[in-house]
Amino acid sequence: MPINSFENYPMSWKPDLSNTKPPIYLALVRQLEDDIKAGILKPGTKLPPQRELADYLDINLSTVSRALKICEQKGLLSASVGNGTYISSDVTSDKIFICGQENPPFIEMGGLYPHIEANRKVKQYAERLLKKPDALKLFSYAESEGTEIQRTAGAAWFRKMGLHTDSQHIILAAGGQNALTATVCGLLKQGDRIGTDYVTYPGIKTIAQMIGVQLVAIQHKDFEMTEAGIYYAIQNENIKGIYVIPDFHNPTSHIMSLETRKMIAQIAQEENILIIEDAINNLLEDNPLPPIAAFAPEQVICLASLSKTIAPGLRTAFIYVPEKYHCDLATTLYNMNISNPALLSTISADLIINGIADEVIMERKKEISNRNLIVNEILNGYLVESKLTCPIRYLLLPDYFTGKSFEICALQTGVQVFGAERFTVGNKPADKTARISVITPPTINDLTEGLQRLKKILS
Amino acid sequence: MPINSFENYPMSWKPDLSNTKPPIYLALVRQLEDDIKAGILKPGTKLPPQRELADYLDINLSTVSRALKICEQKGLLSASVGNGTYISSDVTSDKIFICGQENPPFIEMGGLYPHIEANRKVKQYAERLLKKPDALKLFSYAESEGTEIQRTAGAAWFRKMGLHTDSQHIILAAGGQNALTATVCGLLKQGDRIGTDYVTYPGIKTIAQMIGVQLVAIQHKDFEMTEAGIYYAIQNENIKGIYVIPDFHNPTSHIMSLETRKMIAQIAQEENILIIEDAINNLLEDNPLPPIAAFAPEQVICLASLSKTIAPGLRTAFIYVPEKYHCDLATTLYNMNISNPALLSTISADLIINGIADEVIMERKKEISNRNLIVNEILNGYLVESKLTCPIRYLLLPDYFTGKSFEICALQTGVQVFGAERFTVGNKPADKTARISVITPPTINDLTEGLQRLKKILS
DNA sequence: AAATTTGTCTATTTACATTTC
DNA sequence: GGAAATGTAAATAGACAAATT
Repeated sequence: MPINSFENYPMSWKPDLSNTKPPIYLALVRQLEDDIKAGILKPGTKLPPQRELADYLDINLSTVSRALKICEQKGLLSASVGNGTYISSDVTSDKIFICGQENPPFIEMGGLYPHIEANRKVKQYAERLLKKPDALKLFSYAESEGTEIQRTAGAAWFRKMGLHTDSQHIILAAGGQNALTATVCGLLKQGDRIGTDYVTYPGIKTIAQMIGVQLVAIQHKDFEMTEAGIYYAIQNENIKGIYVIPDFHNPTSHIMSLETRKMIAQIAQEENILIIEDAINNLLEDNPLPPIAAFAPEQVICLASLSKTIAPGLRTAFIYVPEKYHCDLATTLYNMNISNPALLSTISADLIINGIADEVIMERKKEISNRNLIVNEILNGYLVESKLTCPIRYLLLPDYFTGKSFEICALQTGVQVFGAERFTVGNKPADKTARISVITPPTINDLTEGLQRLKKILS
Repeated sequence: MPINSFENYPMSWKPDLSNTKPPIYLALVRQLEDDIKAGILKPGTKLPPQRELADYLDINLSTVSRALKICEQKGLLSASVGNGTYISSDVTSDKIFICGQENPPFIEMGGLYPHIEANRKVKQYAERLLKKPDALKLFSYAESEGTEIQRTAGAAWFRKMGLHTDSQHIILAAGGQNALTATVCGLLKQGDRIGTDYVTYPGIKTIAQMIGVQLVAIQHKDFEMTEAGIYYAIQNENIKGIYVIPDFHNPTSHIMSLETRKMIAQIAQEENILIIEDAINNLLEDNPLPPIAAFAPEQVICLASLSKTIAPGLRTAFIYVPEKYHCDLATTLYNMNISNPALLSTISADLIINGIADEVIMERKKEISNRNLIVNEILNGYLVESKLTCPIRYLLLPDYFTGKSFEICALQTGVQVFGAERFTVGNKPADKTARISVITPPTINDLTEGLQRLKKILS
């Protein structure tokens, strides 16, 4: 029994281990999970210091520490020395975004599903390709990293973005998320930490959680990571790398400045840390800035998916990978996929080589621009400013909304949007913001209707 | 300093930590890795007891234990109570099989790449499909788990195998390896153990290693796991599941008996362990036995890839998944792939529904049978017996060969085969055997030539 | 600026269970 | 069948370093 009675202390969490079976540390983990599920522990709650918990439970400090470490790896909390332990701010938000559901019972402006009409040229090329004499091999195994021709097309794709490289540095993957998963699984291990923006693409969160990698929110200013923040995370949080989305950041729609790109490249080189650069939206910009990889080609893994620019159904992503990471990444992709679909890789590469890809991008940009004009008109005053070709927009909500409450409210009126809670990293309370997809509603009418419903809630 | 001098003791490993920097446990891990790489520690070597090492190094037992545990998770060794610690038997063998290399400089009989001519009907159907009015959506995102129609086709596929189920229990994946990776990543965690045959599909080894799952070789008799062996592994090795390949086992070509299938099903139910059943070859058999899943539908995840039966380029696998594992598996697949390629999933499902799949299987079986007649004739006396439709054959080598030495020797004469070392699990010395692929040589001539070269080495 | 708070990490102690002899 | 050998696992101790006050 503890010597002091804690009954009158104001402890934010009083786990009860009396009816649990050993080992103690696992019982404590279970208790924490249950209390989060039961709503007893809320996002952002500061837990008592580990020593205090140990004292209260009459167990050793290290036992508490061990339990909390496991919870941290599960993404339930984040802890830092001197500062304390806090429940993660996204523990109560959904992490799966149903994909491509047909005929949803609402106007979908949550998930990002590009406009179907722009697939036409891709389809037409597929038909031509199948008529070629050696088409049979399109249904056999493909080379695991992609053929020389496909990797050369990938290099050309990166060249459009401003990254000059060659086929040796390119690997194909089955889509952007597949590429990201392979990168994280192949180059990081359980317990490693990587820095991210304080709101970021949820896909990186689910992957990190899956393999026990911690995400650390890096200090930011005006939607960009600060130099001091990055140095801090390197020195004090021991991060192995940084995940960034420089172009049309998800969810904020921000485009990272050239200075910050160079700054991150510089630090990456000096400190030898890995940059995972998600350049999925780069070519949707009119005059895209070069990716960070262009300034630190030895440190940056740069991911370029064709899903948002050409067609999602191609399931093709090109990965720019520096020599030193090549083997690990290729091995991991081999383990996950064996190979990419030859048919789709071939279509993707050919479209780039024969110039059709450029035409498709042009069409997509045109369509998105038209839509953004409408968005700007209807939601004027609630939007984070953005270029016209940005596929998402970021809403700044009135004070009395949280992202989550707005999301619920919007769904009541038949519009799906995603509140900031889905994107948060770490334990700071989420911003009062929400992301809307400009590209997803099938028709302009659907888009307009959706926007007007949102407007009604807002004003 | 240790009190006793060990200089005269016959210790099989004398790590030297004098020039290493702390932490001790990591230094010891590094030393072991280096000594394996340098050839100082050979596969199968028994290390000194942990207590002896601790004494010799003058460190605590737990420190040694911690270091060796890490090495075990890396797949470098395996340890068991009372028995000791042994270097894994496959530490020096290659784990990546280059895939679909064009024009290899040898006759490829290592990797399994199905015959290209049988892709014709698949290609023809793809052309028809693209002409349909709603073909544009084949290039958009697909539903993550597959559409209702696709999952129904999956259920029909399993029905052919003798497993009666419905679309609710089916999930699509991007090929067999993708399905296996998702299963292991989604349902197991670092440190978990699963049982396998003492030689098995190398894909499970690389995945297990990637996420730190241990493989435990289960006692066998006549190419099948024994009941006692499974119980032993459950009770003493604490395995969470078993990975099996009942049909045309890889690499032994063995077909598991009906009794053993039922026995495994029974144990799985009684002991509540997970069975991962790789049914990739089931429909290549003439009268296939039902999969284990048919006898324990709540315990078995059954994987059915179309790669070997229809066409590898479809990158389609169907997963039969019991209710209780459905959510975890679906989430993991979503994390890895977002969705499967709509075009390929649709082709796969349609081929099954319209019966073309059956025709393709028939063609493939015919081709394999023709080839096996030739194999039987040329390598008579060195083969493990097998049904004529088996895509691989297992060679029993003369005593003076190891699998690895035969592999090297074969490559010298221009034939790639895979020695048993690539398939071994655990620390027992590998059998003197090798696997050859019947299906890979592009023409009958290539096959004959390859077989004759092997024959020459053997006799 | 120094003292205190707080989480992290390695190594150690101790108990235990199985296998081998 | 009992004793010795051997690996496993939880809990604890202690030193450390960063952050806060």
